[in-house]
Amino acid sequence: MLEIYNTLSRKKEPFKTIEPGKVSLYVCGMTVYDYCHVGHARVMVVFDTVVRYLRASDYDVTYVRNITDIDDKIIARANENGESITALTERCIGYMNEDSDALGVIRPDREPKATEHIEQIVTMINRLIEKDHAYAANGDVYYKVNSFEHYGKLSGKNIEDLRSGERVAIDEAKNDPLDFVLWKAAKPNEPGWDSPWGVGRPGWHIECSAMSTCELGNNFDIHGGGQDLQFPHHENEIAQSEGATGEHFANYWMHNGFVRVDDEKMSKSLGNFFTIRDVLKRYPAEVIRYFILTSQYRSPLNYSDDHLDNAKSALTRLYTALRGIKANEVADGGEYEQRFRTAMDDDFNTPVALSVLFDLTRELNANRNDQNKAAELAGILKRLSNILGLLANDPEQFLRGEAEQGDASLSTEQVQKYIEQRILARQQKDWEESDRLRDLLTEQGIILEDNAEGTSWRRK
RNA sequence: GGCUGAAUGGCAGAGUGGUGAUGUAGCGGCCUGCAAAGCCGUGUACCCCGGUUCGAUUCCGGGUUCAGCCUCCA
Repeated sequence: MLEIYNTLSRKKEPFKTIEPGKVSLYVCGMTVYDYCHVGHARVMVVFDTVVRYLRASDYDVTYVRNITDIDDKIIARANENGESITALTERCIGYMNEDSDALGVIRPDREPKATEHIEQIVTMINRLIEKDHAYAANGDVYYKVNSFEHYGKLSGKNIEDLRSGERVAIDEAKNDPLDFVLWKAAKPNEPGWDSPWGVGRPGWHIECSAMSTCELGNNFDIHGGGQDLQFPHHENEIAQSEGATGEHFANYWMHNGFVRVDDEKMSKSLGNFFTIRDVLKRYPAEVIRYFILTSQYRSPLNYSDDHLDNAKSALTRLYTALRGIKANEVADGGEYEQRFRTAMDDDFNTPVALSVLFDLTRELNANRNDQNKAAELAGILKRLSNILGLLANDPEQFLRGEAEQGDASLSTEQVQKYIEQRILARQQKDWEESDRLRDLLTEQGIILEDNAEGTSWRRK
């Protein structure tokens, strides 16, 4: 039985869906004005893995991840670049898709955009005004935080605490500093949409309330996102959605931990971020995915080359085991699968799930000579790995990688040529020449492995 | 200041009231012409101080340190 840690209760809870066999999942996605960084990669990979596992557990999942394509930063960046907002956001959505495809992330079923839901947003704001949860002032509309009884239930804050914090900027238009904006009047030269309160644009929080309820209904199963969205974004979403619909909003709230650099949160404002595409220049995409899965999704994840190197070695071990073995299609992974599922049922414990893969790998390596058994074990390994979105590549392709862009590295053909020369030398027991050739290749980052069938190679 | 959460072996990272995580690195052995890969073996790890208990890394209390949120952020 699957248990999910619910931020609302701060406990693991048995997962019960609203409709039997069906899961509705909404995840807060990207604000598109730049390249995605490794922090974004984590959200994408984590929830992709959640979806894969739910599907592998026979749930019919509807996965919605929104795209924020209108906001202050987008407007500012478009102005800086001297391009239209749409040009900027479309370009960045393209980058995002490239990055997520590389990471083996299956596209969400729906990716609603804020700008395509203005009507629903306006409707929701209207309803909030009707219910006296919101008020208009000078073309803006604000949410009346005080009017929502359960405000703070997600983040564990209460209104008193928030007041004593008082770091909230003072804004004359607001009746109360805690109130937040639902609709923002457009300043001159800013884009906007017509509304009952004049030309303007939606506040950040309202789009997710409108889009999630519109796509999945007033009450749905899981709402996810990064930990930093817990407050105020998700807290405000609850206030808006439950205020407007009068129904319970999301049942389970899942928040993934941060990616850190030197024990500090990776973030745009700190400027300590690495974009996915930069990292992809130095490591295979699957290594990044593996690295993300080495820690449980709620834990912090320290980004460093050492850790990526480690991930690469580990993944190499898995692929090495699969090399040269024809995997059977298996419908059930037996005991290994049970252990794997027990781990994943425990709030998606991917580190333990991975450890099952390594136990399996050890048995596979020890039984390479027994063709049937090896094929069976390889089949299980592939089956379970695929649930995590791993080991989908051809082993040789992963191990040999691609020749670096730099001229220095040898092409596959060149490597083969040296290997053939070395085979001749070895046949003549010319160990000196044989070792010379091997050293030469080692210097080029090519590692040779002699075995019964001949010589295989991989890139370091 | 308020509110979260975390501290595990060289590094990473699970977990548990009393025997094995797992990966990586190291060491020894087997295999190999030698290697590599693989297999086997190998680690007095659980922040500190109290308490509960026959027994605590695991439960409780206190402390220390670290991170996050309270302002845009996945």
